[in-house]
Amino acid sequence: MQKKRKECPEVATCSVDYAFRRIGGKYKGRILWYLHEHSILRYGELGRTLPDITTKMLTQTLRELEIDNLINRKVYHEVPPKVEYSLTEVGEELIPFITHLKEWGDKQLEREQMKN
Amino acid sequence: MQKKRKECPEVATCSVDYAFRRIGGKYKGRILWYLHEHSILRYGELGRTLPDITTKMLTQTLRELEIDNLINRKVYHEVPPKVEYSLTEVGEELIPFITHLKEWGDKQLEREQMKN
DNA sequence: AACAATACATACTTTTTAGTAGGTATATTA
DNA sequence: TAATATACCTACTAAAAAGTATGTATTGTT
Repeated sequence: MQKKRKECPEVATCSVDYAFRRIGGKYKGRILWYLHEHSILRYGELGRTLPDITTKMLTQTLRELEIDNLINRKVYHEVPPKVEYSLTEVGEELIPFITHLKEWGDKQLEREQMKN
Repeated sequence: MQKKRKECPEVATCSVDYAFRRIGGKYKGRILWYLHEHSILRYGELGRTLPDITTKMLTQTLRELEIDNLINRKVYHEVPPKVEYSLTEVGEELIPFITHLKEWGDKQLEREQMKN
């Protein structure tokens, strides 16, 4: 007998779920963190900071973060183009949480080191 | 011209990435949160607490959390079977972070309410 | 006139994650 | 003896996320 799925609607009623949907992507946490560390980063700088990301995923992820109002996108109409990214206020509010998560991760990584 | 991907290895060197990999699943955050709220939950109770999860995903997610040492699994050899889940110490350490995230989510949900 | 620099866009494929549908085991109770 | 309760398992499919490859635009520089 299989579980009924109650069609949990688009509108997440659970705030934990809500939050995870916005920051759960493969690169979102890191992007937010680096933007916090550097205040402002250009598109290309971000790409170099995440050496494993492709331009497609970088652009796509930045767009999603922008739509969710976590980052600002400032375009300079120059040639060659220049676009700066930074955290919004709402995005900044996530930093204490990412900080905590990062500390946890650091500690875990250390523990894993010790095993070897 | 496309970005080179530097084959970011299995071993995440970035602790933000490391952490997100262990709690990034669709249901992981909520499971950890509910286990924190109730201290101990049985398999079926967890299922009822997450009305949108299937038994397959519930089992699978619990196994992953167990492997990552975030939850304990205690089996009672009875019939019908009884299995209790609870947070490990390491899992507990994630709670302040989930709490923060939850508060952020609550605030955002409120803000979105106001728009309507 | 070709090239560099920068920030993308897009079609398509692959991989990963999640969902469906069905099944198992066993002591207890009706 | 058949139903009940609980905690799973497994093969298969579908959907979502990520990756590959290639292309565009513009202006200053060589």
